[in-house]
Amino acid sequence: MSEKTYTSQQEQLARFAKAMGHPARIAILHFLAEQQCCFFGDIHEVLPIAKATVSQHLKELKEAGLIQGTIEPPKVRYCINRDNWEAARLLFSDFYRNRDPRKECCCDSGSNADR
Amino acid sequence: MSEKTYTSQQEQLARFAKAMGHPARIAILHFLAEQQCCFFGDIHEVLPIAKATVSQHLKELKEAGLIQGTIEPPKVRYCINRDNWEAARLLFSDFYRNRDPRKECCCDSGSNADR
DNA sequence: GATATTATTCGTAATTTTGCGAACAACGAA
DNA sequence: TTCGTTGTTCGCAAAATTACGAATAATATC
Repeated sequence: MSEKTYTSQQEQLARFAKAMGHPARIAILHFLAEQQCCFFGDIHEVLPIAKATVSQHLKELKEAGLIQGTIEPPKVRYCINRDNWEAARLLFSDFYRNRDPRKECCCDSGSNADR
Repeated sequence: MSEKTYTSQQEQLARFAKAMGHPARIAILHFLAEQQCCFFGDIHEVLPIAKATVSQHLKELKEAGLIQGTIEPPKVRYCINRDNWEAARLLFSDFYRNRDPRKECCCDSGSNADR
């Protein structure tokens, strides 16, 4: 409590979320999750951005651990990183897990403001 | 297919994810989800950042729709926006829904590269 | 009215993100 | 070797993000 820092779980969740924080990257992940996997060109073909930009987004997704790429000359095959995908799935589902449902969010019993 | 744009679902998911893309904001959401709701000061007290920065993060979360704030002079009470929280939960759980589990990610049957 | 409390807004700075075209690298084929 | 194909990297610009202290607003209390 006196430390005031973030837990590594929070950091990890934020990292995954940040990687997902752009429509192009969501579209890429979507596409990959459906296709099992595919080549760079297939991904580029589906997106409204230049290939340099696609490459950058792929790099970020790779660094976040959500995807992986293997060179298959002259192409590069990308696919979901299943392990980290599962890890992300767990973190998100845990995060959004339904809390105890005393529905009334706030402003009903004004007694939990004890600092 | 010739349009090459993002679906509104993809945009919405990216918006939620982006809002979650910082440890401080994850921590805020975490805190709010546990407390039902609480005051600005309570949130600030828990985070390792200046109040101006906390305010900024809260603003972003509000703009993403994940939280809401009500003024209760001289304080401001924040809480989760249940509706959008549920919407986000659904989007994320749908996104990470387990796909049909032909485990072998790629590189096994090299025939889906038909562009 | 003056004062204290609470939170937002302003102004600023440093860093990161997003995007593109051009140049480059790596490889197979002619 | 020379080409053509495929992706990545480089260099750059514009915009957004992150962070802070100081100033401000809004309200309750003295």
